[in-house]
Amino acid sequence: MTNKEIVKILRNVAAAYEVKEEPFFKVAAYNKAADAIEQSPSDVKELWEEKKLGTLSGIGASLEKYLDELFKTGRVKHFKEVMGGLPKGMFEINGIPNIGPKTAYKIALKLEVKNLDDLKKVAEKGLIKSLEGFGEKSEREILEAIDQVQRRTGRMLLAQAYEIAQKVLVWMRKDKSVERIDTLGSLRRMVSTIGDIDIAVATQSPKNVISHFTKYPKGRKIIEEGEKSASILLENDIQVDLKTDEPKSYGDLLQHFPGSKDHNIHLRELALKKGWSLSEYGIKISKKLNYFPTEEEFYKKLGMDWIPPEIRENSGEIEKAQKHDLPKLVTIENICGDLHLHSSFNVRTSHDLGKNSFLEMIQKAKSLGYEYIGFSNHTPALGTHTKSEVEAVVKRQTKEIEQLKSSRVINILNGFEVDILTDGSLSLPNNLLKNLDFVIAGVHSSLRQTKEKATERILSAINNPWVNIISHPTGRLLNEREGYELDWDKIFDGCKKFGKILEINAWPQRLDLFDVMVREAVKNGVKMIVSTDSHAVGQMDNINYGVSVARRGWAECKDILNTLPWVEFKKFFRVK
DNA sequence: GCCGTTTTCGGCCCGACTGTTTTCAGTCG
Repeated sequence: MTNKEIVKILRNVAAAYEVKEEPFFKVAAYNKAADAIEQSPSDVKELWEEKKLGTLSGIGASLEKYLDELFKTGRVKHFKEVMGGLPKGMFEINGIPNIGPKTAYKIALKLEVKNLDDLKKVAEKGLIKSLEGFGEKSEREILEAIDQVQRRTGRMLLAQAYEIAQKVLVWMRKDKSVERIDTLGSLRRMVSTIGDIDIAVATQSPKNVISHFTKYPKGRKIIEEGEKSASILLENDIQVDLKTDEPKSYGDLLQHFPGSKDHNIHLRELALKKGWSLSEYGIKISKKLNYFPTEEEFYKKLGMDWIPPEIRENSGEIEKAQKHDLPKLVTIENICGDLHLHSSFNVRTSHDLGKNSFLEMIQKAKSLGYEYIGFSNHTPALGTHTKSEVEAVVKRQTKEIEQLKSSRVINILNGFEVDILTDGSLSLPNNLLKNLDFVIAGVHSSLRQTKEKATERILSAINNPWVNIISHPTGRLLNEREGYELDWDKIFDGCKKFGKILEINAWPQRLDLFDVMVREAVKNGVKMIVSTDSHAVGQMDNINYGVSVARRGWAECKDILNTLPWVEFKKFFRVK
C-alpha cells in the first residue's frame, strides 16, 4: 500500500465526516493526517513495520489503530461504516477544483454520478445548473475544472524526485565498483516535474553495480535486470532506472539520456552534416565509434562548449555553444541571502504562520553562508484586527527585529508579505509600509480572475511606491492549478519603470516564476530574486530548486538580485 | 481526531471570496 493510497483513504473518510456534519476538528484531524503522510519522505507502511507510525505528527492513537488494521487486513471496519450510506461517486469527484465534499455529495446523489466521465456528461447536458444551489456559472466552471484535471500529469515534483534520487545515489556509492554516478533524464535538467528517476553509473563491473542496485532497501520490485541496465519499483510506485557504461564511454551515456529530445535531435542533425552519427554509445565517424569519458569532450568534438543540462531545450543554446558565448548561469554558491521567510512571530494572520523563530531562521541563514536575511510574515488578518491593532503588530515586529539587527549576527531586513487584494489594494496601509525595510506583495485569493483584471491587480501593486517584490507572480501550483493569465508586456514594463523585482519562488509546488517566464524577464531586463517562501528552517534548503529555475531561464548573476553582496544589495531597499 | 500540558481535558478554525442566494453555503488557502 503506497502513501498515495493511504492519503486517498483518509481524505475519503474526512469527506464522509464532513458530509455527515461531524465536528469540524475531526474532519481537520483526518485531513491533517493525510497532509502529514503526503509530505512524508518515508514510506508509511515501512514506518508501521518499524513501529514508528507515532513519529508522524498528526497520527495519534486512533489513527494508528486504524492504520494497523488497514495494513493487516487491507480494510478498516470503522472507515467503512463512516462512508456507508454515501454515494460512492462522491469520492471520485471530490477534490476536483471547486468541488468539495458537499458539492460532490449533492451531485453524486441527485444525478447518480459515479465518476469523472459521468460528471462531464451531466454537466454537458445542463443537468447541474438545474440543481438547487447551482447555476449557469458553476456548471461551466465544473466543466473547466474537469478539463484541468484531465490534463494533469502523473508526474512528481522535482523536489520529491531529487530527494529520492539523492538517497539512491547514497546507497549506490556504497558499492566500490561505482566510479562515477549522476542523475539522468529530466531530473538532470531539473525540470519542474519528473516522471521516472534515471541514474547513470560509470563502472568496469556492471554486474556488481546492478546486483547492488537491485538490493536497494526501499525497492519493492525488480522490473528489469539486464547486463548493463536495470529498473526497480520503489515502495511508493516510483520507478528508478539505472544505466551503466564503462568509464571510457561515460560521457556518451551522460550526454544522451538527459535530452531534451529536441536538443539531441538538433545535435544529431549537426553531426549528420559532417557524416557523423550520434548515439548513447558515442560518435560514429566513418564507421568507427569514438568514445568520450566526459560530456565536455563529447561537446568539444562537436565543436562547441559544454552546455549546462538545465538549458538543453533546443532554444538557442547550441548556437551559443558553437560561438563560445553561453550565458554564465547563476549557481547556488552565488546566492547571498533569502528574503521570503515566514517566522513564528506571534501574529494572527489570514495565512500560514512559520514554525521557527527569527533567531532560528537567522542561525540557519548563517549555516547556509548567507550575508543577509529578510523577514516577510503575512500581515495581520484584516477582519480580526482594528487599524490600531495592525499598527501595533507592525511596531512590535519592527522593534523585535531592530533588536536582532543590533546584535549584528547577520544583516537583516524587516518586511511583510502583503496580500494584493481583489481590487489591487494591499493588506497594509502605505503609512505602515513606508517604514518597513522592504515589502513583498503577492496574490493569495481570488485566483480565477480574467487576464485583464489579474494584470490590473498586479500592476496596482507594482505602482505602489513601497512595494519592492512581487511574490509567486503567476499563482500556479504544480499538478494542481494553472496560474492566472497575465499581460506580461505590461507587467515587465511596470517592473522596469518602477524598479520592481519579480520573485522566483522556490517552494517545490510553486517554482513561480517558471523557467520560460524567467527567460522572458531576462530578455526584458527585469530583475528577479530567488527566495524560498520558507515556513520552517528546513525549507530554506529549497533555494536549490529556485536556482535551477533561474538557470533554466538563462539567468545570470546580473539578473538575480540576491547574488549581490550586502553593500550593493541594500541599495535596492529602504535600509537605513 | 490530535496534541500538549499549567498532563487525561480543552483548544484547535478562520478569513476571504464566489455564486447563489436575498442571508448563506461551500471552497480555498
